[in-house]
Amino acid sequence: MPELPEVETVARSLAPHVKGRVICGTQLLLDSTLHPLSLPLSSLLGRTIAGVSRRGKLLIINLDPVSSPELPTCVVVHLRMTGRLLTREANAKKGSHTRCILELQDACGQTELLFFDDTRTFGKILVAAPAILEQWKFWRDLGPEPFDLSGGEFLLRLGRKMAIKSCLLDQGVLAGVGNIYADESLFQAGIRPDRPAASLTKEEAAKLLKALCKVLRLSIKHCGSSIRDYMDAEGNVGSFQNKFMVYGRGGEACRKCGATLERMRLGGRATVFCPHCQH
DNA sequence: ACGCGTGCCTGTTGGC
DNA sequence: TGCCAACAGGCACGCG
Repeated sequence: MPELPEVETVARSLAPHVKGRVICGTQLLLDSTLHPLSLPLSSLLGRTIAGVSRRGKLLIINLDPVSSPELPTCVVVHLRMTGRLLTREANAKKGSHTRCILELQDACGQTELLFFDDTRTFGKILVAAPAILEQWKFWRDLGPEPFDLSGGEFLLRLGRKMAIKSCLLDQGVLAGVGNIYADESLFQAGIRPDRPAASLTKEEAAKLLKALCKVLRLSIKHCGSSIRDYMDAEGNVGSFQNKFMVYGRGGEACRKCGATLERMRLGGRATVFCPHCQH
């Protein structure tokens, strides 16, 4: 389940493989993979990749600038649950879950492939120009990056009746947090996931934001969490799953106090917390 | 406007 | 052992 640290890891591992390359071929193997607002994949032909960045859980392949505002400026990829971006040799065969392929040529004429594989087909690719991004509600409403957020602004954004965990998962509140890092950051901050968001004091909100940023940075350092499907653009897995304090550990002993970790469903999501450490 | 429930999708898991 | 329901979960959507 790629969240902010996993997408950041994919972006970093992908950049050296695609930067400066020209898109010389495209294949769409599953129509629904292309976002409804997307320009056709063929509009990428001949365009050079400037670099790779990230916004929340979105991976962004940036293109070299051109004069016409109608032409795409970037390719936005949402991996959702099982999406993968993988660099492959020119003669690599597509797999049964390959949904899209970009053929990339370097200055020497050498070709490399970029595969978008996605078992459960929830992932999306959006070939976008600025006007298209403005039309895209999800993009417009996307909250700030956790690392750019001040304590005051965070507290303001938590002024809701909903559970604090549901609030953290809301991409309009802040961008990039999914089920893993919501549970982990709430544990680190000692806050129960079912507390109404608006019930957090200024001090608790500050503690939670600090814990969240710390957990996200630590996970990036460990190249993300690989539960089942996640790997980076070179096929490497992350190791942060070995550091989980609560996620996926319901019924097991708390690593801090030894109490039995509790499971609950919150907004339809599996949630694990320590009834002793979190209040 | 907000908050909640449901559908999407397929591979894996666990209970009977 | 084999079958099948439950589960994984981010987001769009519809409802109250």
